[in-house]
Amino acid sequence: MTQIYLHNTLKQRKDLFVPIDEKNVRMYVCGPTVYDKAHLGNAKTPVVYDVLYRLLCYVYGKDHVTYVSNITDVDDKILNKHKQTGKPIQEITQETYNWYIEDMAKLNVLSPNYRPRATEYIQEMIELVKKLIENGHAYESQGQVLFDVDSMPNYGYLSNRSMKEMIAGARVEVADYKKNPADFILWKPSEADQPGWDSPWGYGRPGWHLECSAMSSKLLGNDFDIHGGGSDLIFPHHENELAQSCCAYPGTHFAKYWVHTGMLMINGVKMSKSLGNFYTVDEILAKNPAEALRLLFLTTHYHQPFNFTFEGLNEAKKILDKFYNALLKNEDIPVQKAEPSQKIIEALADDLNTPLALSYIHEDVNALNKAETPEERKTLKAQLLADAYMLGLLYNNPSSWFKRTDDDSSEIDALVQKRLEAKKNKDWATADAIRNDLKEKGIVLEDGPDGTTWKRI
RNA sequence: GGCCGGUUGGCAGAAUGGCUUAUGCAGAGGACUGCAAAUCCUUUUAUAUCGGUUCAAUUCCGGUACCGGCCUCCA
Repeated sequence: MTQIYLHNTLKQRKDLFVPIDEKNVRMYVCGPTVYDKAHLGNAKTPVVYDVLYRLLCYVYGKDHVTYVSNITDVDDKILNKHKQTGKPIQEITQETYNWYIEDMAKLNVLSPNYRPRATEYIQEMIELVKKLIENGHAYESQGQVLFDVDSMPNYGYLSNRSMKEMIAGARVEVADYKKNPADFILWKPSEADQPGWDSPWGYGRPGWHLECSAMSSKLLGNDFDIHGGGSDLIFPHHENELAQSCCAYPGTHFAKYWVHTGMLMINGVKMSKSLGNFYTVDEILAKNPAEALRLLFLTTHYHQPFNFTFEGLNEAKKILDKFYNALLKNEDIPVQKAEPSQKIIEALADDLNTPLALSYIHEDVNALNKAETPEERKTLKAQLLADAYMLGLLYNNPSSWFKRTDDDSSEIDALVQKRLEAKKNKDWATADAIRNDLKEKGIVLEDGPDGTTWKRI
């Protein structure tokens, strides 16, 4: 069986992945808060875990992997959106959820086994808080329930920070209802016009971290294999999830492997609305193929910061043009089932080395382009597609890759026909004029042994 | 201030204690083509800096500089 290595934040190094139960490999990845359209960073993380999910399915079998990615649909950001727009909360969350699912589909992200919503697990969260109070890890103060960090001697071990440092940071919210400034909210009261649920502590709503503890426990158990998310979540979100879960269920360890993806930057700086370099997935995909964005995400190792540039996106598109050219030339060859090559698997098993894996896809494409016999083509095409599947690439139809839905084929075909006439008469001036006119419209003509074909580049 | 990560050719981006250090884009030359495009062949260019360990370091260790992230909501 393939040995998978993953960078484990708990150990701050690469770690051999040994599932708790290889018949039931379990992964939980923090999903979006549904208050606004997904931005590029929101898309990069699920693409990365999609590759990991594909790898786990390959190694352990699809039926032996459970992948959970949550939807946060109760949060103050949603509340703020409601205040700003006047739109009902339900509408905001549902609409944003739908956009997110559309984006994920375009990026060829496989559906997780579960996409639980926080609001569907309120009872579980209340139970969790009760347990924490019972176990002496939480206390009520001025209508809120807080986690008592002093009750957990090793609090801070995931993010590798000590209480001293956190207080020295002096940016921790100091509030008189907290015993320790680092204590965080488990449950807080809601106004009558705010979303809330009845609880032993009155009408209120959960703190941010609670849902992941409750949902992962319910869907995956108290101990599971992989917990993922962006590296910005390590503290405080994941640290606090870990604290809640371990303290609520003594003797359990929560996630065994913590995997974090590097942040996305735009032209070398952090993406932020105030800097004006903020891009939603939606607006990028309006003008660029989703597959190019997906490929671009995979050109950098997931653990590194990822620098988004439009040059990079164009380069990704050109690479796909090359890949689809090879497939287009072999469109008549029937698709054969094949296993992914060992080197692709090895690259991915080594802490998801997608850049190295991509270099093997290039090798596959080069080999296919050089293939001479139909048998060779058949084998190499199958190999390419099987390898690309592991990265979730080459899922488009090769001929539609080079066309646009609004292209008027008959008009272009007529021009091609006209040019063929000119060529027959050796009227090169007319022939070239037609070629150049089309080129200006982004259409490239290719003269081959079987006639002329056109592509949109 | 604390904690983390990074610095590889014109650009993107892997890998590695020694051997010809990937892969892609761009550039150069060639084949093919009426000309192109696509494809194929050939090819130029790199390991921030200073020390240490070592027979040997881009790779290991330490210092310095610079960049980024987190410490507050964030994928």
